[in-house]
Amino acid sequence: MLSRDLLREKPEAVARSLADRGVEGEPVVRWVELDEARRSSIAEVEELKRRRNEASKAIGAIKKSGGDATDEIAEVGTLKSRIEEVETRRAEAEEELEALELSLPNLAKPDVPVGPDEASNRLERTVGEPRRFDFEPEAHWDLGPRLGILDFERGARVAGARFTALFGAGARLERALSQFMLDLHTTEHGYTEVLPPFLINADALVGTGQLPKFEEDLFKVQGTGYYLVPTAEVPLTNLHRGEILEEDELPVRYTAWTPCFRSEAGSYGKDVRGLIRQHQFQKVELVQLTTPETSDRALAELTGHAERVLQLLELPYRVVTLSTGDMGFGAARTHDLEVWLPGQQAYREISSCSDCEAFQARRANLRYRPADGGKPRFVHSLNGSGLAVGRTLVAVLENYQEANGTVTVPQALRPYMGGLERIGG
RNA sequence: GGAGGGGUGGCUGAGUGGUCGAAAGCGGCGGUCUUGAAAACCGUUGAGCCUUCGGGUUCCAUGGGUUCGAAUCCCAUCCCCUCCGCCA
Repeated sequence: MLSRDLLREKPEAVARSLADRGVEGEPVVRWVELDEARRSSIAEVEELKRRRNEASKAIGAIKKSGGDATDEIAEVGTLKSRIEEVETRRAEAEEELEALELSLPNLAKPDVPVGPDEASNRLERTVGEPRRFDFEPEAHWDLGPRLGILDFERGARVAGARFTALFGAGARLERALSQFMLDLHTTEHGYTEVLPPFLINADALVGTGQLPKFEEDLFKVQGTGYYLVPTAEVPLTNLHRGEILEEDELPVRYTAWTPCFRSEAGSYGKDVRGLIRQHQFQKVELVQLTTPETSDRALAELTGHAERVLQLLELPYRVVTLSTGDMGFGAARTHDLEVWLPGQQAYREISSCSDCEAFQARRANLRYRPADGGKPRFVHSLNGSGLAVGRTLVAVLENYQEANGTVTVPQALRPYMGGLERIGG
């Protein structure tokens, strides 16, 4: 949700900023109309309520002294019907206003590149050199099945398209990566490990912005109000929903390993081969709650925490800042990490790190009390993948493959693989 | 699944129809005392919304209802706890 104060004070600026994000029409104009309708009906209904409360008090006093309050009771009756009438108008304006507010994306920070899609993303830095192969590197969808560690056909048999089964060293590698990432973030980056529910309710999804707009991207459990978690960002960010934290509790830093479930509606024909785009994948997520003053720095740090994983695995990658047209709904600034995949001769997204400022905090009513004891303020929330485990597994397989068809286990992972140095062969 | 109990402010916990946004304690903040701190004592301390900035209004799990008037009575829903059954 955007700040109401900002919408009232600078509606034109908000409209321009939303246009950068591809929001069509005149939602801000409509917002201003609804806000005015809402406020005038509130003023009216509150004045009527004031008179009603006064009359009720008078009735109490009259009855206490044994008098006759017939006239006053009649007056309250009249006021009540008028209150009901105006209250209906207020509720209608409020409902449309809230629906509108929940549908508007966050505004991009001023330095975010403006553009319609990923072509406008800004390259920040490239880290590590893609390795030169003296043979034709295989894509993981060939390499994995050949080594018997990835099985797309059997995954499809028990579930369907976009599901995969991992066997032996493949399953172990997935687990090793997860453990490695969690250990890194908890012991070196100051995150508290959380194991959150994998089924979550609609309120949580509204809090982080997946609902009400992106319901079709989610799996919903039939006959219940639950959804399969699409990213640990949702449960982690919502853990403190509705709370007022103390400033000295900030920053809150949580990391969690969870499976992530996505319907991938609308991505027909995209990344149909391999592990890149699955209905279920595992991810280690990083979430921070900070003061407004520190979220910029926190995003840089959080991005660095995710990068550290790639550095320790010695995988080449680059960092891009997403353009206004490519950013997610709730983000004010997003850095994507893209890892080099030799099998595809391309950099592919492996982490997305975002500062949502107060956008999610407003939705989730997530505040903190300043140390000086002042009024509660909304926190800033940040999240990032640290990293998508399945895609990291792909990157390891493709970057560490050898001419003899085997895969070298990266040094950093060997303690988690029982000392295994090589997969296959 | 069956039976029962309960959801009140940052926390504990009173309050069963009117002046209750709500006792008391703890915690927080300010002060007295002290070289300093602790203790003690005094004062203060919820959040949202509207505002002509005087004030008004709403909130005691959530949503309805009864009543001139609801934290308090009724209904539904959600959540938590205890016991029984089942179960990893």
